[in-house]
Amino acid sequence: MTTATRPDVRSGARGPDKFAARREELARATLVTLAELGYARTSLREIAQNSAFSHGVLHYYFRDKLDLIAEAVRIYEAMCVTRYDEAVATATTADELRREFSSMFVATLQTDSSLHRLWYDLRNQTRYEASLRDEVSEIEARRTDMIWNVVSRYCELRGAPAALSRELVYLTLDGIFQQGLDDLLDGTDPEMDRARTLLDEAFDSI
Amino acid sequence: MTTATRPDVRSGARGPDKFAARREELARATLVTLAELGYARTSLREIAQNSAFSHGVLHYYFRDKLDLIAEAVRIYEAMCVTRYDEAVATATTADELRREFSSMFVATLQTDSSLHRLWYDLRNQTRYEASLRDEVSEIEARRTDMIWNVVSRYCELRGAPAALSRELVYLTLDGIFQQGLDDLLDGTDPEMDRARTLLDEAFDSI
DNA sequence: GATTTTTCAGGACAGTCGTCAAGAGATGCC
DNA sequence: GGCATCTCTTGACGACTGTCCTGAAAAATC
Repeated sequence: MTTATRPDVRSGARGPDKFAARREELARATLVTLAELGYARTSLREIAQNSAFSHGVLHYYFRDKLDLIAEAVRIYEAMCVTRYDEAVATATTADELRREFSSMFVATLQTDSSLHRLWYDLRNQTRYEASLRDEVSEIEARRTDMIWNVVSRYCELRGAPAALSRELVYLTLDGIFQQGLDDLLDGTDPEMDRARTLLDEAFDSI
Repeated sequence: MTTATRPDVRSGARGPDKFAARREELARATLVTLAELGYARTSLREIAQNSAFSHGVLHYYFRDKLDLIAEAVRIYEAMCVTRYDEAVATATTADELRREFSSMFVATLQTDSSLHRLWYDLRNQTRYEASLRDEVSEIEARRTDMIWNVVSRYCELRGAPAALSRELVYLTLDGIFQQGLDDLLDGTDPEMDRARTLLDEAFDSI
């Protein structure tokens, strides 16, 4: 559905998916540009400059701009939702899980802040345009799962059931995440002390 | 600082502030347009169409587009932060305050959803551009105060201190607000049942 | 090696944007 | 009435956008 009209379906010789590979390459360049500039300021020419090609080629591999961006969002989705799985699997005590989660929480905020900024930008975008609504709410559902995995395992290790619902937990941690991102972006609190404190408080109340 | 270069300072004849009045009129038209279209899609010509004037006049009253938008944001700020004051003042029991707050919470979400959408859009905007950062964080501080006023009064009436910090309370309620807005905008849950449930849960955990 | 097909570059297009300038009305003052 | 100032409209400008088209380069096929 979302692929550009492939020049020839049989694809003849080797590499049935050279086409698909280049599509992904361009979608990755798109994701980089989106993270840097945000949705509204990302143009096709700018995307092309973050790739090895010229702007005209984008319409050879993608139907239109939205098709391209949707593909980039799919790549983002695949990247972003398995972050804490290992910590959940390996931690043996509640405190250990909590400490590991917190430090990864802060670390990804610092390392991939542009990407997380993009996430909130995209979610904001869907409030004005329905185009990416499905992709975005799919990602939100996965994020909720991801957080709940951590928290429910934390409660299991602790031996006490969670005091808060799955949705409220996600909402709260996401709020801390968002505010931590803001503190980072405007230079306040580059060490994320506030986010750490809030995170501790949130865990205590769970 | 932010006013356009006034044609004549002494202003000669009557009405020392006909100029200021028209500025506000245009800023209000800007706010309407922003709420409708969002920051990225709001153009000067569109703003002018939501007013009684043509697009050229905007540069007569405002230095540039940003000056105009900043003025609109100031109007928004003045509107948006006294919403629950009356409920705080008149409520005599904790349950009454809680009920009043919840119903106002839901009501403003339904009535002014475009305006609240704009707020999140603006906050998102400051993650890419520093221009409105001061105005936005001023508003965020006021929102935090507004929420804390309610919650601390609620705890006072209840006779027990708050279990959560001022910041975490704001973060959580704002998250519920945001998710309620999303439910409203994409047609899920137009009655805000989910938001009501989350709000109850949040109050219980305070 | 010749021919066909795939891949890519670059320019042209129609549209939109913020900004500015020239001038027409409107309004006040003498 | 005549003049000066304020207010507003209109049109133009350069820059930028997504899309499309033409043709060249590259690759695959025979």
